[in-house]
Amino acid sequence: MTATALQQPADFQRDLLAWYHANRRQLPWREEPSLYRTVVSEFMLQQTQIKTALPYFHRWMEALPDFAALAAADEATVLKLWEGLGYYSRARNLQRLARAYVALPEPPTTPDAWRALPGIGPYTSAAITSIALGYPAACVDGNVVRILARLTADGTSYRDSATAAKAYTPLAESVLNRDEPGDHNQAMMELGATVCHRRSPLCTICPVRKHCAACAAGAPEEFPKLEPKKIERIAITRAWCERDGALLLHRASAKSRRLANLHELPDASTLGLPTAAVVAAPVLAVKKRGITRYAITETIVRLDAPATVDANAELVWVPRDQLDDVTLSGPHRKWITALLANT
DNA sequence: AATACGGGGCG
DNA sequence: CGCCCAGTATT
Repeated sequence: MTATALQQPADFQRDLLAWYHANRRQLPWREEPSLYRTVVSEFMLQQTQIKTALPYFHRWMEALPDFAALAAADEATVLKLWEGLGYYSRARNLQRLARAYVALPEPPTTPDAWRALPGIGPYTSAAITSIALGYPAACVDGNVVRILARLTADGTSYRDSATAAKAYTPLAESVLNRDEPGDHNQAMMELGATVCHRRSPLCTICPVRKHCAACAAGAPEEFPKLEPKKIERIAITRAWCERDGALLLHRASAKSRRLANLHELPDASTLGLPTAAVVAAPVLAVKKRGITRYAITETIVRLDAPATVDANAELVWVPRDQLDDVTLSGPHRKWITALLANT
């Protein structure tokens, strides 16, 4: 069984938009909109909730107010502004986008043209062109999938969110209000974020309840059906090495697939020490974190760095009083700060 | 500790 | 299409 069209799309659009106009949250990129602010906000809101992104957005706009400033900035400045938001390739892609954008003869106007820029996929191209340019493209993010699955009580099981988004795109396009695509898209996502929650949705106050098959059936939480993702457990031993008031950090190369140009405590297994020395090292902390499909346990141990680390270009000694100048992953920033305060 | 939220890149 | 990116906040 697959999702079917809505019975009264025009009524749905009207009810949704009326609710949005009365209930939209005041957000900086809505109150003072621009193409650049839309682009930056959409990058920050990939994988990140609004509340988390807000302080970063303000700081970013102050430092890099337009495409030209972003294009001209040092990558280190960009990463530092992003520190703590995670998924750092977003920041690198955003700057790559700015550099490509300022080199264009004129701004792209269609989703396909935006899609060709770094960091822009189906969702973000629709968001930018509809919100900033009034182009009639439907956004399909997790919120929209959830709403559409419930409206149609679509019991199809999808293997992951990307597959579901693709499957719902035709329906999303058919429901789109082509006169006000930006507000329509924002209304869908706003409804998903504030009313049509994954768990315990607020059906009693839902403006489109009368269009919703899942609500009528009394089982909104059953939709959408997504297969549970399997989590892999990983254990890493991290080395805490100090020498002459400096801390040893691993700086991933610019080409690294993850954490490019970011710093973390080194993986102890890369220091060339005998396994026995690592195993016997005093444990300073045991930390757990989750990321995408991994559950990672990181054990931080105190070690004496061998002289060979000085020949490794990715290992750098950072004086304690200069740690604020480098960009660390969010968790490592927190752990290092705490461990330094402890000693 | 468990739950909730969540797009794009790349081969 | 399948796998990977190396997360924050709340309860």
